[in-house]
Amino acid sequence: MFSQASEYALRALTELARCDPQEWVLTSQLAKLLDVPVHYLAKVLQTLARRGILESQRGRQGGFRLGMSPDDVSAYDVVRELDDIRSLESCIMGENDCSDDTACPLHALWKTIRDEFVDALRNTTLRDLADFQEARPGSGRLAAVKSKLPELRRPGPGAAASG
Amino acid sequence: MFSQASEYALRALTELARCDPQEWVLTSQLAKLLDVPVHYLAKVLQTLARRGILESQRGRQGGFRLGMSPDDVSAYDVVRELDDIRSLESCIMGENDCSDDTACPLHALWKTIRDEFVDALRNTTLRDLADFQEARPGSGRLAAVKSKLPELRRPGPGAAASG
DNA sequence: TGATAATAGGACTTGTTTATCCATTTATCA
DNA sequence: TGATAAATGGATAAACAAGTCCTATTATCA
Repeated sequence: MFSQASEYALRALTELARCDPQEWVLTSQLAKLLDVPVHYLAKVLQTLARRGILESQRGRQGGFRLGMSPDDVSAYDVVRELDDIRSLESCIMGENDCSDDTACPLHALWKTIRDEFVDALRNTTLRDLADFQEARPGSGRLAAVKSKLPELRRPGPGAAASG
Repeated sequence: MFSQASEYALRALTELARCDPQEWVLTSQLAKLLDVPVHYLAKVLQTLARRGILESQRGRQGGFRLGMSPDDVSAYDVVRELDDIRSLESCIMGENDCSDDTACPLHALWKTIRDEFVDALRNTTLRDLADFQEARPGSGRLAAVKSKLPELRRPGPGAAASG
């Protein structure tokens, strides 16, 4: 249904919506948690950062975090940035002149389904996705990934303990 | 939504369901009517012929015609031959372990929409598509294409008039 | 100030879909 | 029997998505 890019984006943003909104999260941590190609995920995150859905910080202590409130970003907003979502609007039989007026044989059916789908995506926020994931048994967490990657763990400012 | 191949197939089969089931129709006639690439359409039709949805006849007076009753072929049957329709069954967020038991945040939504869509495709026959198209104002007909392509027009056996 | 760790961005590879072209096979017609 | 018209099948190209790799840029830390 969605492109790989959109799938990765939805999953990454869901995880970012689950953790401290101030915290910078590494691409490598997200890739590890989601089990997706790290370089490709990086491209996706960069695109989302250009669009304002994410903020990015270069250099040491850098990473990505949400650029907007998870209540203000819908699943539709995410997919729209990465997929040509207007293709959902076009004729499912590929006709050139298919509209409500001159409908192809599948137009009414497709319009019903598609509108239902798009409405649901518009009404589902990153907060919704994060809350669902939070309540899901056995769902991994970024914190767990970090504790399993000691070479990536960094003491926060003021934390002097070093094991 | 569907691949180009499926779109071409649905449209071509709809037209074939509108005309004499005994008549052999040329790829070039269908391509002209649908305004699609003739060679690519030919590949699609050949695939459908291998699957039994179409019959084909080589040589002069050859062409394609339905291999089954238009009442017995659903839109789902057509798309299944050309697209990997199982991708509709897989997780919309791309998760590996997403099922009714361990559902991703969009699972319930997607399952509802997808089932509704697939059921509708299963319950829509080529006859339905053809009937709709038949009642549609301004929908082209294969007969019209043939009369506009005199070089393709062939007298039927016993038809001697050539005026 | 230099080393390090991170994002940013471009070039490249790989695989699939879409599309084109050509030669082959097959059936009909004169 | 030969010419013609059609599907068949293979090779190839173009466009796109997915993924990899390398370098540049930027921020932090010692």
